[in-house]
Amino acid sequence: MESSDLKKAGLKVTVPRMKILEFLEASKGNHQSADDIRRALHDKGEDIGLATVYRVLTQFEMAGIVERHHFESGQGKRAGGESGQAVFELSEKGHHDHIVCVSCGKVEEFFDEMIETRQREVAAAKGYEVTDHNLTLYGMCPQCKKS
Amino acid sequence: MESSDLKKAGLKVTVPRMKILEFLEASKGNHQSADDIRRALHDKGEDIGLATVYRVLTQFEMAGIVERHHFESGQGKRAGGESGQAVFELSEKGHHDHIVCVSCGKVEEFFDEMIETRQREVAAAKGYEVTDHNLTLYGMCPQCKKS
DNA sequence: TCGCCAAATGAGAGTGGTTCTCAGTAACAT
DNA sequence: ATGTTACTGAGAACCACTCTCATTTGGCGA
Repeated sequence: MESSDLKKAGLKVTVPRMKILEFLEASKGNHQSADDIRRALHDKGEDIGLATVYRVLTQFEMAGIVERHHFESGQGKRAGGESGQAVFELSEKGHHDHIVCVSCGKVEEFFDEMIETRQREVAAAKGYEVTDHNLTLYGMCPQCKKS
Repeated sequence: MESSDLKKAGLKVTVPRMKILEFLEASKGNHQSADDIRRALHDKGEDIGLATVYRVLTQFEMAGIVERHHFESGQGKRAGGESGQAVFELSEKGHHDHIVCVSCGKVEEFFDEMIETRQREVAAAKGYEVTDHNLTLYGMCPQCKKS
């Protein structure tokens, strides 16, 4: 993931875009909100406007460079409606789904071919062709179960 | 779904709550946003504050009477981030997942035991116990495919 | 290498959905 | 009937996000 990827996407290689990309790269495995990114870069001396962060993330999403997810609020997921903020991750590792701990908010990834296949079958049975899907499991992670 | 269900949930039986319940009952099969509900009741001569609609829906959700969903904006689900408004449905028909048409926004429901089981297995393999999940498929419905 | 200029940025205002506040109102036990 | 308490409605507040617009910057052509 480098400047050539930006050019390929028809985007100018600018400082904000590179910094965001670098940060996402460095925090691989952890999903980051727009403000997480802005704050982290600010702490490194890079002051990038929040509007820019959002703009750039949307462009990256359209270019297939990042993925956006809306998890139900980390702590507790039970009623209250807050859809919270979107989080982003570099989308290089191919498709995967997520499992979120309802207690500590930790997010892990998984991929299961059987589920993927079955989804297409279920949709086909109704005459649909799946273009995308969103599967998120919520539960207690091993650490939180112990305490 | 009647007044006794409200009492059971520890909620007073009030006019707004009954009207909302009745409307949800009448529109079974179609997911409704808070404002859809307010507007529909207004057109029937029942002026219920939007704040009340939200409050009541959240209470119903906590009582297990309704379910809340956040589908990606009906038209076109591709990048742009708008998570849109939440929609609600009576949750009597037991658990089910959704398939949303990316073209016309129609929502259908489905349930597949194989997927449900597999989800629990995948989670268990990571040491999690699933308490909840969200599975939404996006695709073209048969009607939209034709045109 | 120098400028040009479309594209990108940042600050702040605006937006849309949802929740909060609070004074007035209504349900239900007594 | 009446008191207590929960509920309601209007509007303000809130939050995540997008838009606007004046200023800056990347990168191509001379």
